[in-house]
Amino acid sequence: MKLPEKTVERLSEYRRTLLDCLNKGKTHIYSHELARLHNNTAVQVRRDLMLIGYSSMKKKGYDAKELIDVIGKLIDHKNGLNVAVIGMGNLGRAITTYFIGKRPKLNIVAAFDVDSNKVNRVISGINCYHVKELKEKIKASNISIAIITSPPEAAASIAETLVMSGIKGILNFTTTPINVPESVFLEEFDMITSIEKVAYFVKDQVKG
Amino acid sequence: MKLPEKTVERLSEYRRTLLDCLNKGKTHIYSHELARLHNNTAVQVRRDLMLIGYSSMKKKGYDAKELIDVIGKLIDHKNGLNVAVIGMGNLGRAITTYFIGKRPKLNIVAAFDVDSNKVNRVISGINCYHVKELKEKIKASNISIAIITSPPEAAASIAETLVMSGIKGILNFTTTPINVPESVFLEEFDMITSIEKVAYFVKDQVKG
DNA sequence: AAGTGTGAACCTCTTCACAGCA
DNA sequence: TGCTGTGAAGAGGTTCACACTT
Repeated sequence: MKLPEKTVERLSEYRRTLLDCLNKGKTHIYSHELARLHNNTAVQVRRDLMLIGYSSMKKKGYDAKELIDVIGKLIDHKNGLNVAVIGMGNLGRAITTYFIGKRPKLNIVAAFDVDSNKVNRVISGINCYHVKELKEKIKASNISIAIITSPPEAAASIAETLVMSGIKGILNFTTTPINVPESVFLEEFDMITSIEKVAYFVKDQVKG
Repeated sequence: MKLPEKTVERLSEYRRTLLDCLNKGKTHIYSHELARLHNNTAVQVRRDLMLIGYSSMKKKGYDAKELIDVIGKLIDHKNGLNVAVIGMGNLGRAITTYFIGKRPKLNIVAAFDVDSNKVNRVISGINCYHVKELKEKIKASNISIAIITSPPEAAASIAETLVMSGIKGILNFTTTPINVPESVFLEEFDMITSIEKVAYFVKDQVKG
């Protein structure tokens, strides 16, 4: 099955909300409740669930436990996937700390940096290696996904190494856009752009 | 003029590339060059520039300096906009550090936290206040945009305070979705979702 | 020949409108 | 009545195809 990007994003978010619900002892949830918690519409929620072929018992809302399982079967990799974080500055540490233990099927198994104060230490709970060991470690530890949180100048060469090492997916938090072959899934997030975007649409409101 | 969201994002990115070009002494750039640097197509670049009504002198490529100005007139606020960062953990510090001095028309003028080791200190170059002073400072310093980098549990109440204080735009980096009235422009970025999205599309490739 | 500008087709995503079910 | 599931319409975004300029 080929799910739309936006639906995959929302499913990931729904799942966390559903886990929260279960923790609070709430076993069923209506589409409009889920919608309200995610700033979207009940129709959107139902459409997403329709796309994954999940169906409720009509009047009672969706069964949280069941739905969590269905989403997991779709978006998790069966035996999990290994992740590396490259660049253990504030951003790399923030992501690592946020992430650890949150998603059982995605394990951050290595960190990389060039700073000798970090290399061969444990940073934010993860073993940190020198960037020159990237290729070797990616192969040895079967790492599929890399998160680039290095200084922007380093991003291009890191990306090149990652591709040569057979990485499958890259999440680039750097302000430098990178180039990868078709076969590598690339997601880029540019903070400066996000802030400028907010500024633009704010300005717009000020005017109108 | 009402530009599409995606175009605004790309313009922000083009502008930084153009500044780089100028620094390297390159005064003109073709649509296909800009496209290659941004992983998109020449048509897309030309379409974006068409939307902002900018036109080259045909055969020579686009004038970097001119284009930077045109983009600036469209996406910058004339007298600049003030920004606050709420939560000075790793993520807040990362964003602040990345950002300082990069965009002359967007100034981070205050940081907020609850940790007494941070409050009333200068963190990453920014004055840090206690979150309980949020409302007061937002009004006093004419802050239009807030970046939430607090722990997820705190996001909802921070958002509420921000709205009450008359904030115009919010960038939420927390994994908790927040709710704001129509009049506030909200942009959310969820790291866990981004990583899960990459994992999903990687998995897809492994299968297919 | 090698670039730009753009109408129209296309694809993706969201919303409307409504039938069906408990 | 109050919810779910879904065809069809609509909005937003990208790409095609081609005329135009130097």
